[in-house]
Amino acid sequence: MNTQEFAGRSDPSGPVADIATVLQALADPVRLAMVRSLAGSVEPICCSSFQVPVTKSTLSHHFRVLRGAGLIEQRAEGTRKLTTLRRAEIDAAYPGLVETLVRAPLELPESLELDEAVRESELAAGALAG
Amino acid sequence: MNTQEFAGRSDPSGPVADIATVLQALADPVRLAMVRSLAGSVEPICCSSFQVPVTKSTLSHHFRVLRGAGLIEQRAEGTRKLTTLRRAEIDAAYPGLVETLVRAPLELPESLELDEAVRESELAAGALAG
DNA sequence: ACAATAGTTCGATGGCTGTCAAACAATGAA
DNA sequence: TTCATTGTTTGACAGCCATCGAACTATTGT
Repeated sequence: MNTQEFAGRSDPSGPVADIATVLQALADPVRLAMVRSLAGSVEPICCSSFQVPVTKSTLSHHFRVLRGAGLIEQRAEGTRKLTTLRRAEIDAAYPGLVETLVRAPLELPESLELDEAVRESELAAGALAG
Repeated sequence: MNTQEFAGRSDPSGPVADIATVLQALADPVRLAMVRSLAGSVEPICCSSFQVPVTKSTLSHHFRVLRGAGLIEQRAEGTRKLTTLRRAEIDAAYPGLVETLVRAPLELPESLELDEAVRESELAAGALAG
């Protein structure tokens, strides 16, 4: 469970990790916000569209952790890298988990706000769910 | 989210904490095993019956974190302290979460098995005694 | 009263990890 | 080619936190 050194896997096509690894990946506020944002939009999200208050290197680190837990997939498109939540695989491994994360009211610790598009999609998802 | 210093609350009668705090509380392998064990038995569990490979002070620390997240309740009975999972409250706040934790197959990092640890220690004790 | 049991609290500590800046790699545009 | 954009990697660092031992409190039993 070392997120600093190469955490197990770089290929995201494998299975979702064990529950302990998944929980640890979700335990960070920034990563939780990223996952919630990914779950809110069906379209893959570009890396730089995450409006989290961290540098790109830190963001890359968080992506690696999420990838290592088998929670996301990334596909290069030009210089960009589109990220998608592996919703089907996660739901198959841990039914209802993503749903719980999305539905949970979340107070952001450090104005961990996302951009307006993401917020709108979250609102849309909430409207659909509600 | 500081688990070292006094983490918010000592009274466990309040609501379950926000999802970020809950996830961080569950992210530790020892605490996850404790919660899974608590979820497995309807009866409250005595503190010393957790066969996790940590000292009692560390165990006390983990109980405080779980209490701070609103996941457990503790009630003194003589010198003992019985611990119960706040299953109803957790289910109300995050439906299906405990179910996910219980159902998830868990590989233990350091033979962190509860019932098996008991069996193994008994076997070891028997082997030593016999 | 005395000892034993059950937990808590307090310091200290080592390892983990989230964070950043800088350097690097890859791709697309001028 | 040259520059701009995007993201990764590396090294360093600070803070958090799981862990322990020791001292302490509280309750029960002898």
